[in-house]
Amino acid sequence: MSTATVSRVINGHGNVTHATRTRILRVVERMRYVPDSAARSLSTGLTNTIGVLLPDLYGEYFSEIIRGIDQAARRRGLHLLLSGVHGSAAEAVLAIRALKGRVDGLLIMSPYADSAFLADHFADDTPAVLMNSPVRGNSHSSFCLDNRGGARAMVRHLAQVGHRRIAFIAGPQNNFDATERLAGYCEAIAEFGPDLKEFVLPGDFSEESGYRAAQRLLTLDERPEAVFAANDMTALGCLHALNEARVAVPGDVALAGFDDIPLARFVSPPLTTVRVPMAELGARALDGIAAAVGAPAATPTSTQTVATTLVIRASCGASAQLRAVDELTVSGSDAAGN
Amino acid sequence: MSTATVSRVINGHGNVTHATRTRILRVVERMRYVPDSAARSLSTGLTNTIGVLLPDLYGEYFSEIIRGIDQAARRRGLHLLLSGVHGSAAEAVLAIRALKGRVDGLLIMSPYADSAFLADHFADDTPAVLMNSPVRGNSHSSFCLDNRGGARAMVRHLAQVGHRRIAFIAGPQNNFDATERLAGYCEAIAEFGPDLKEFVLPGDFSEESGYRAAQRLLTLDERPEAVFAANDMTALGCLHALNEARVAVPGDVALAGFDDIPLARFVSPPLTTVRVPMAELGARALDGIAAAVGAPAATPTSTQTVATTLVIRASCGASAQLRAVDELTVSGSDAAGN
DNA sequence: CCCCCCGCTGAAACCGATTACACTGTGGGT
DNA sequence: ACCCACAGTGTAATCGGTTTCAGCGGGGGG
Repeated sequence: MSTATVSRVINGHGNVTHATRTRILRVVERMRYVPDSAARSLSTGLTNTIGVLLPDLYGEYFSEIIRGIDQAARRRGLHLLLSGVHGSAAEAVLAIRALKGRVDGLLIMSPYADSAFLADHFADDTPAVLMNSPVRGNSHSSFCLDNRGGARAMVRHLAQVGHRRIAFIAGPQNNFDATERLAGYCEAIAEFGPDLKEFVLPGDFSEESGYRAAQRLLTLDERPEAVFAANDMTALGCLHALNEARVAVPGDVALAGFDDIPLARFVSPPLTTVRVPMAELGARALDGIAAAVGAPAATPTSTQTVATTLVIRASCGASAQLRAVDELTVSGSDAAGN
Repeated sequence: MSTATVSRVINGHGNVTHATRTRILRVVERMRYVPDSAARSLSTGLTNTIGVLLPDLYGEYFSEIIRGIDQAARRRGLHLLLSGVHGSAAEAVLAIRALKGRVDGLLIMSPYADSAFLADHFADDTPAVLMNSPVRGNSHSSFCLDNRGGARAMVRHLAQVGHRRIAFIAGPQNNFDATERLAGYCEAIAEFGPDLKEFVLPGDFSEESGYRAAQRLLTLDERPEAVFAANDMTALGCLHALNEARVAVPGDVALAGFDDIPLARFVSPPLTTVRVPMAELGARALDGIAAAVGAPAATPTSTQTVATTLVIRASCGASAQLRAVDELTVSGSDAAGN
């Protein structure tokens, strides 16, 4: 048997007698022959692998993205080459370079890697799709969470419940999610005209920063009626400080977060927040890059948005009727500890 | 310039004039030349990639493993090919086969993939290291959490605090962590002679199963003084049920979990538990496979144990003195195996 | 002055697959 | 009976690197 015939059998290209096919398959089985992917990649130019670049691999947020990507990839028979890029833009360039010949396409989430950046550094033919990244330049498709819409919805909800002085604890300044959430907050405040006023405190997504922001709020003459934190961990830090100061939530101050981390429904009071479907974002982004790999030219670049959902629990002071009934809460005597 | 010289420059093999080297480097820079990894792999037989097979990619547990693996891999300049294997042993075989030629080594965590299984299905020369898997056969190294030691330490602690009737809520029967934890519980109970008695309730690591187990405990004539759940989520379900029944924790019943998930310190009372250093497990396993890849023959197969740590908080009823301001941690592991 | 050795470079084999193309043999049409 | 079309198989080029080995030129020692 020649290598050509074996190759045809293995790849199911026709023109092989049934007899020889079975004979070859039997030998393949007996020898435990497995074709070498590297050689196959070299000759076909296909790797059936998607490179995934994330700024970090830690925590619920990325774990969920990876899960979504993995499920979608498995559905398509694609492999995943995973890489965390913690450092600078230079490191990102190196990381992407190192993937040349290893992957058919790239799924990128990084503060540095906007479309213009990619176009600058890679005359490459490797298609790429961005996740949750600023869109500058239009040579790449991108999928983003609707952070802005979610933040707007939250502010509208807080206003509807009756709160007027709504403060916002921001996230890190160079973080895309954080700036979008801030923008959404500002837009919604503006919608209400002179009735509502912006009030933004600095933060960095950490529990610690929420704690400090709350302490600062408590020193103000005119306390806000509601505090909207850029993410749940910040909101929890905030809650901790308010509990320590014996300020009732939501009695004295309403509180809201963003992300709907598992902790959110466990604290007391359960936290009103915005759910971000990270797994869906990952899955849709992978579908996007798979499509681009399949038909490089035919795929127009686009920016798609993944919807977020308002999750109303007790911490915002909405009446009980408004709140979902299926949320599990753990009754606790006092504050959640640190 | 010939391809040979370019290759020597890029790989830093000596014997190239400084003049030609700089000339080549300049051209490389200008053309944005990046060597094709597939071709390089084919000719060198090295991919600089480790395949990682996990039973699932969801949640804190795996997210931490991946983080540890990634950090260690980055340190060594290795890439990660990630794959979730949800299904049967057959699926695992397919997944491993598909990695032939793509990876230099395998990092495997799967209930099916013990060493004997691997030896059966792969006459392969690809080295592999197992994580948290039953060790049958000795052709592969493996790294395991000291689940057993952690469980023993917890039971000893509960006994030391004064509890005598200590119940255990088990995990899924086919889960390696779960069976090890159960074994540790039983061993520790046996240590205390007739003083303590085993009492095991079924569970499956879910919050729900903890809730049901607690409800069942409450119907007993002689309630346990302490409940040790096979993981934290189960303990939380348990706590929920106890709260509903107005049973004080730790006043009426002490409670302990396993894993030290982030939630554990947020609930009320904060949960006494066993911390499992998943990231460290991942990192050490990657170091192990990297060593095996580097020196295939020289690496003896071994089974190493990663220590777990007792984290004493309020839910177990330990006196305040025993607990630190933040939290007291006690080493809960025996020496690493051979 | 000749020769040898050594340092640098290039030509070509090789890794293990895919695939275009050549070849062989059979059956059917005229 | 002859030829052609076509299905089945094999040969060899190719992918893009690495690496062995040969060639070439220059400098130093005899």
